[in-house]
Amino acid sequence: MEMQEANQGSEVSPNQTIYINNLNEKVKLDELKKSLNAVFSQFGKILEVLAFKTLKHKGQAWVVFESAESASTAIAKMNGFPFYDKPMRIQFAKTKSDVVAKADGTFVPREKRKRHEEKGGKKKKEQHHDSTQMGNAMNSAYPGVYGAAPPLSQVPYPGGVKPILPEAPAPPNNILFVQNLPHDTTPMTVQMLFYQYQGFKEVRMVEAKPGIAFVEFADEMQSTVAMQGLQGFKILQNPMLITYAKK
DNA sequence: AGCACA
Repeated sequence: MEMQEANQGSEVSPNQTIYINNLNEKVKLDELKKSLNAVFSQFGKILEVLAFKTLKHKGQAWVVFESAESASTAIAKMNGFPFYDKPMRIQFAKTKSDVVAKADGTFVPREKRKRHEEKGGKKKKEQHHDSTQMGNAMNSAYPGVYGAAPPLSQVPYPGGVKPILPEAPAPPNNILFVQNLPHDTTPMTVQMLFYQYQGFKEVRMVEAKPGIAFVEFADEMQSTVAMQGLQGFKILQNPMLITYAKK
């Protein structure tokens, strides 16, 4: 008799959605989704990122890609990668995501679970959607910013690229200055990109100054290698601009 | 550990 029971149980066919668990449950949902979105968008267009705070679904998330190829690349590249101090565990999702089914035409609305009765009376305005819909960002005139685009009159530099003030560039050193990040980029996202380079020490960001980050390396040789490797790398369509930090 | 679609 041969060994014919292949992988017991863990048989899930490749599809557009990845299921991630072992996520750090202390991270706020909103930040988590933004980080996931930014980190995984390098593998292809993302249709939706879903995560829930209920007990049964804490520490887990679904990232729906436009293509199954993106999903498998994401698994190959990111499974086990440290994310908020815990290695992500990534698989294909077991069932088709609603966004996908809707695009398919195969979507059948499931019956509403009557478990949670809504609080009557107060209808709160759904001003902020909880689920990160990438369609919005992609169609936005303001890449990298979720939700509705601000009126054009308020957008000083469509495309999000800030002008670089003409000043003497800082001489090479061990700290990098990263600009043109989408405004809601999290330190974790930046860390994930620089982590792979030898000598990486830390990322520093200031909430009051969105769009920039400082990335410290042990020495200037190492920061230079990272700079060359990641110069222009796109996070949500924004190419990173990396220079040496002024000290 | 836990596979949903606020």
